Amino acid sequence: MDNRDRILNAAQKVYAQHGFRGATTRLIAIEAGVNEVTLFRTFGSKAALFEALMQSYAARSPISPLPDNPIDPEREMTDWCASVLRHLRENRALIRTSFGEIEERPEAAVSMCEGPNCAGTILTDYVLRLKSMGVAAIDGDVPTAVAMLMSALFGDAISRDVRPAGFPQPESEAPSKYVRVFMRALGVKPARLRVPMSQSVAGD
Amino acid sequence: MDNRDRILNAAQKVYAQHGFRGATTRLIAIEAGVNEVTLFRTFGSKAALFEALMQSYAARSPISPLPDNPIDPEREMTDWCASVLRHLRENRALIRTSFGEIEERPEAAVSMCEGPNCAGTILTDYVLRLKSMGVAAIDGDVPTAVAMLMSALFGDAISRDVRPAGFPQPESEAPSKYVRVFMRALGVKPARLRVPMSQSVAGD
DNA sequence: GGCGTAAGCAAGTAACTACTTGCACCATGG
DNA sequence: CCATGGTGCAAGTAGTTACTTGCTTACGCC
Repeated sequence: MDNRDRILNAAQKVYAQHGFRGATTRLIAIEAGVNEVTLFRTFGSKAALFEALMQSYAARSPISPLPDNPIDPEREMTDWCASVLRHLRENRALIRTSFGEIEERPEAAVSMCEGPNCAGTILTDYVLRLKSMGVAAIDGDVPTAVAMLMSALFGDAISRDVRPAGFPQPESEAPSKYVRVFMRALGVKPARLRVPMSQSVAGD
Repeated sequence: MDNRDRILNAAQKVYAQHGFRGATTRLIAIEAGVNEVTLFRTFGSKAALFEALMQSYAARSPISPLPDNPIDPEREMTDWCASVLRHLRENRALIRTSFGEIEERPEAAVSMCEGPNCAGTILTDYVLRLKSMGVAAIDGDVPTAVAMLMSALFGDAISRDVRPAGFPQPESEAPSKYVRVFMRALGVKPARLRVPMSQSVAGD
């Protein structure tokens, strides 16, 4: 890893902890293990460094897909939610910090939002696919339910550690519980389809 | 309004926009219309000013109640959600900023969370009352559904302006849609009870 | 060996920040 | 009438920040 990447990584870490103003070039340089002058020689200015940071972040944010051919909606959505939640949790300091500075520097938060926005679309498309492909019957308010599920993941990721009382489920069980409530709200019922038998067919 | 209150109001406004580091004593004094020295004479230091701020905020955060004797669950919850959402929206800059600085100054965010925490309890109690008083049948996962509804309100308040794509409903209709999804998830069905034919019940 | 390039180091600059000091002003009230 | 307390104003202090400059060192390449 060259100096440029080392500085970018350090900047992300320091920024997530201290915000833009608190992320001094000195702190970043120390965290990166390079001389402060190298930072300026590489990026020109602190502002330019953060522009590069946002670009590099947007480029490497992984968004998990949902299967094109749904088979087991509950399991597929639970796995997907767990993966999205994990990603949000890992980046929660960064997300919170960038959201906190929306008023002064909106670009950072907008970069952070590309992922969740995309995830919302993926989930909506998946649910509509469930319906159109006859995998499940659905008759609820899809856009609202999707918005609520995404907000649940987002809220869980960024406020569970601050406000544990609001999240009674343990972290590990949260995705499956959210998905079950979500499916119930949409009236998801397996249509005529062979359900994999290993998972006891639990007709509720 | 005396100088003390004027400074506190100014500090809240400037802090919400610029964060702790960005809320310089100079900016606050200008916003309050007082001399910077007055600020130090009144509070002693910037840190002490912000301590006072947090206390005064916690003291004056209004939390709407839900009726002790539920009559029309959907309407009561919709009104309540609308009021909670309005409050969160009005304070969204403050909430976002304090959340953004959790890593450095957790107290601020904790103060902000008292309201939502309390609101979650109020809603949970209300739903349990619906059930125990026989106003409605309920058979879903109450804690999870409540967490999701609260996250929906929270997420709507703080990310709608940054990420409009995630909130397809117009602001005015959001509370009623959230509540409808919420009720559906809980399987809320009016129990044997005279349901008001028109809205002219004039109960409250 | 010579040479260009990337990096470190020490020092400095101008702007800003929290906070202080000293003094003048002014309304109140005994 | 004068003391007192709250306020404004001008100036200053010490620390920090982004950014610069000048010099030195080390490494790869011809």
